Amino acid sequence: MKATQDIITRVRRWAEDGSKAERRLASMILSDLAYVSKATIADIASRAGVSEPTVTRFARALGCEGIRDFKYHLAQALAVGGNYLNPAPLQREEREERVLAAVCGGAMTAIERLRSSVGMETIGLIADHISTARSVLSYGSGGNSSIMAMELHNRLFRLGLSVLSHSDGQMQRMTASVATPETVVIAFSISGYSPSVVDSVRISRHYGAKTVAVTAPGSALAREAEILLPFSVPEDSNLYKPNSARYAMMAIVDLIAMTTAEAIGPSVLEGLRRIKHSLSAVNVNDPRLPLGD
Amino acid sequence: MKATQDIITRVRRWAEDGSKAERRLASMILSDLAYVSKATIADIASRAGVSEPTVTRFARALGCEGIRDFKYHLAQALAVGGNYLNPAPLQREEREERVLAAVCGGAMTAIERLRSSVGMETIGLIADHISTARSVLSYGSGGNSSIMAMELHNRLFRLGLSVLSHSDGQMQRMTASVATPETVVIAFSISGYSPSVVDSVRISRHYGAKTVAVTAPGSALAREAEILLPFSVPEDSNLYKPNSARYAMMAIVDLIAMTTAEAIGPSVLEGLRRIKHSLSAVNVNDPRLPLGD
DNA sequence: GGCTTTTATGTTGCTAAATTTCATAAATCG
DNA sequence: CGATTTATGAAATTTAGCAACATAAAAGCC
Repeated sequence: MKATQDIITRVRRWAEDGSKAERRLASMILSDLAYVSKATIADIASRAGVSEPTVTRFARALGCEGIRDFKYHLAQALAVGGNYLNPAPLQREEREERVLAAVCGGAMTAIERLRSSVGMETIGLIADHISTARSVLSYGSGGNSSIMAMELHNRLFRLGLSVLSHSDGQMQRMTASVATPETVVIAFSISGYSPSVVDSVRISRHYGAKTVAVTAPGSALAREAEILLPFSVPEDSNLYKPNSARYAMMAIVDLIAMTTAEAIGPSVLEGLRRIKHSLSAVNVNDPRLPLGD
Repeated sequence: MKATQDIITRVRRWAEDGSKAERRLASMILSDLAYVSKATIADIASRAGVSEPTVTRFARALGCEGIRDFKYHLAQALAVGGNYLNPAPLQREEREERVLAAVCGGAMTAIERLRSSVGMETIGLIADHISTARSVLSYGSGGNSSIMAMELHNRLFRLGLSVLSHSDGQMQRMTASVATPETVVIAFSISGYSPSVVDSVRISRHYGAKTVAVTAPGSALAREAEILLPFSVPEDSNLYKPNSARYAMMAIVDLIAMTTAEAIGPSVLEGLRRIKHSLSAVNVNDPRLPLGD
């Protein structure tokens, strides 16, 4: 099944565009994905108040072979998507629904757009560099980008890599000055004009480091770095509205980290296991707790 | 289904310890997980050279409810571990596709599930407290939670609020000690047992602060805080798996920030405008650029 | 507005899939 | 070496999913 879009996205689209029965069905599915992924067609149908063939047809319309195939894909989505909240679903006021739609809808759109536009070759290239580097420097400044730089740090050091992240401009410049050809520098900036980050990339490149920028194409930072992962934020003038670009950027970090993990190979598992082990001494002694809290 | 181990491991064990037919079946399953996860019981049985009831019994012996449940778990394992479980290493392109699907699909699903199950009353309550507080303290420790604490800080201070975030345990305890009834403390912890965070919540509550925890229900932190936004990460023994919980947590932060902004009202715009203004001197002078890079 | 055509949805009955029951073969044990 | 347990399969039963057909609603059209 060559899916251009994520299952959830497709269901969501039907929840808005579909016909009456389809909308009922789609929103019922979205409201309890876990249930649907295990229930029988009859249960699903009755719970959504539609007939069984409608359910089958719906699954087909989504590009699946039938209800079984649909549930298969749903199960896979859930495996990664996880279930983090206890069900507390009661119907909501319109105002709450609006906020939810703005935040979640924005986040989903951002990720979906990233998915369809990100260049995985570039990611692969970056991962190759990282996995063979002696050290990695991760730079960002300003709220969002600095957090992303930390996030990358957080993800990479678990792979046993030597990583540093800095949001302080002086620290960026200082660490960039001692870069070597075996250093990989990764710079995050939404605008692409954060002076310290641009400088640090220039400096480190001067000393032979591999430089990567996740930033707006055409910006100063984009011009300075060797590898560019273009990241542009569509303007939205609503100041209240959260900037959902961060979700896309986090997904980029995830992609880089995961691809790097695969590039390194199974040996990373040992490092992960050790971290997990060390944490279990601090926290309650439960080996299942997530890495790094 | 109480699974202490992941499905694949359990199958492996049966491939060694089981009886003759079970060994045949188990090793056939391991040799082609993808096939088994979609095939019918009849196909599986004939391909392994055993009878259909044997297959059902096998699934039960593994702790599943039946062949359907077994295939469900297999699908989930494949969604995540597909890359290294595959006997034949995948082509580069296909591997990239998988990573992309895992990261983006996981993120989408996590956000969708949050959307359908988050308790907006609690969010509203938290926002009310924040919007009327004199100061807000945001605590987290360990990679993920500390980043979320910072993220909240980053989002709230733009609303003109007095916020601090700390991931350093000593700073957490120190700042908690000077909390007042007009302080709101927000603590992030996935496990709910990060000692400094738990302590700080207890200390600040002792001084009359309003305390909020975004953490696993039932944990030490959950018991300590007045308001609990339950957030639990399901156990999964798969270390390669990208952790999409962060997307859900980030969405929670977004929801809190946005609801708070609405609770405060239009006066926040002035603060936003000023920040934007101050940035435009540093960055390129483009008013459309996102706040804070 | 009333007619036809199209589209959406539901009802019925059939087919295939999974599971239980029961029978038989193999292994284990005294 | 028979008795008893355990492992496995065949047949019957139950259940799930689906296709074909039927009906209702909607959209055109005169």
